[in-house]
Amino acid sequence: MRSNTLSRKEQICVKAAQLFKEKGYSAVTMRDLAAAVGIKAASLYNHITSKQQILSEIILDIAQQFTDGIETIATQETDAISKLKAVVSQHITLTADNPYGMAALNNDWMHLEGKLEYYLKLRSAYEKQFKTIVLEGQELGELKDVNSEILLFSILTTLRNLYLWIPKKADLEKDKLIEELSEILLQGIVK
Amino acid sequence: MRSNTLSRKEQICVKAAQLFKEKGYSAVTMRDLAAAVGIKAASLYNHITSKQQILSEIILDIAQQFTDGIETIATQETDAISKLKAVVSQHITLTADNPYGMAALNNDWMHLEGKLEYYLKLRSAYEKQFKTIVLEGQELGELKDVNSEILLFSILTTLRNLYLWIPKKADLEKDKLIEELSEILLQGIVK
DNA sequence: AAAAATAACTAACAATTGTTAGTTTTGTAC
DNA sequence: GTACAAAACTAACAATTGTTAGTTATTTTT
Repeated sequence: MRSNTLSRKEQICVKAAQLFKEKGYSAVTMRDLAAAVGIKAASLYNHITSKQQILSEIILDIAQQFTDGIETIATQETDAISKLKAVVSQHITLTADNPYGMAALNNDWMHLEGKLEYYLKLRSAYEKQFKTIVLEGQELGELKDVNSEILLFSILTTLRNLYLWIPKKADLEKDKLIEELSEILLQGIVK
Repeated sequence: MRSNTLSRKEQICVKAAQLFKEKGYSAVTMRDLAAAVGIKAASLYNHITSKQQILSEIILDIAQQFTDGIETIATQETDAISKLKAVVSQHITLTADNPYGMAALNNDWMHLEGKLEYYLKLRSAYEKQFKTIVLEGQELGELKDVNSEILLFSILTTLRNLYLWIPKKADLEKDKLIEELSEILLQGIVK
């Protein structure tokens, strides 16, 4: 019995992410977290080294996945529209896997302290790749020549906030969502 | 000299909103806020009654404006597309007026405590009006028959997060932004 | 200029914070 | 069943929290 089951540390991080989503990092105390796990606050420190570390692990793990993922997508040899669909797909997949972590990524990154700089580097790298995909699509005439900053903001914001929406869908049909959301973001909603 | 200038209480609330945006409500201490205003923590209480109250005033003021505004838009006799443009316009206007307050509205509403229930009522009312506009637009064939939940989520999320983007634009041409963002949200980005 | 009101201050409070030290319980290996 | 490690516990710490009381300084009104 290796690990079909989560280690205690992983259990703690998962619960922490859930609590962070509800109230934000700063408002969650170690006693809150301990109670949610079913132990006393001091016992947490048999498994983790600090509250900070929990946050860092939650956020950097996901941020790394996103940055790695878009790197792969960006270097593929397809049109911009296919790449954008792949980005939508990645967001939906990673968010469905870990909606609570996504919440922390979105709302609590400013409390990273020691790891803040590294996080910002990952985020910049991600946004740069995203931007490149869009600009290439515009140059090749696949995408409309609208203000690229606004375009980027609009799509990226929707994708980054999927964590608010996806958990509400109990019976999530992922492939269908990818298609429908891509359609709305790319083709618009006016008939 | 009535009030071209802000009252001390208003100054405090404005500074509070700025700090809340940077670190979130829970991470901002009364001593932080006092220092930002240039006085001691205890002196704040000559002007406000509690930290809670500051948050409530910031959030409920804006929430009320949004709910009132969409009520007006929804009862106008025009097509759905014009109404949606009006909603975009309202979001851009209110966000440009008060980006820090919008941040608190988005991120710190869960700390409202006593006023939470009232806030949730305002938010529900807002979303209901928004939904009605979209559904009517679909019924009349003005809007595509895409999944309305996804459509609502996508547009509303973009609009709600404008506070992250608008302050970066020093020379904001509001009318232009309204046009360009409406175009992207309504017509899509694919040529 | 005196009086009154406003707004700042210092000092302190009780509660809560993340974390540590030291101890006891629990589970596993021999 | 004894030994060892893992993981829980109790108790406490120093720092920080929102807030109050009481006092002094500043501004406004008379």
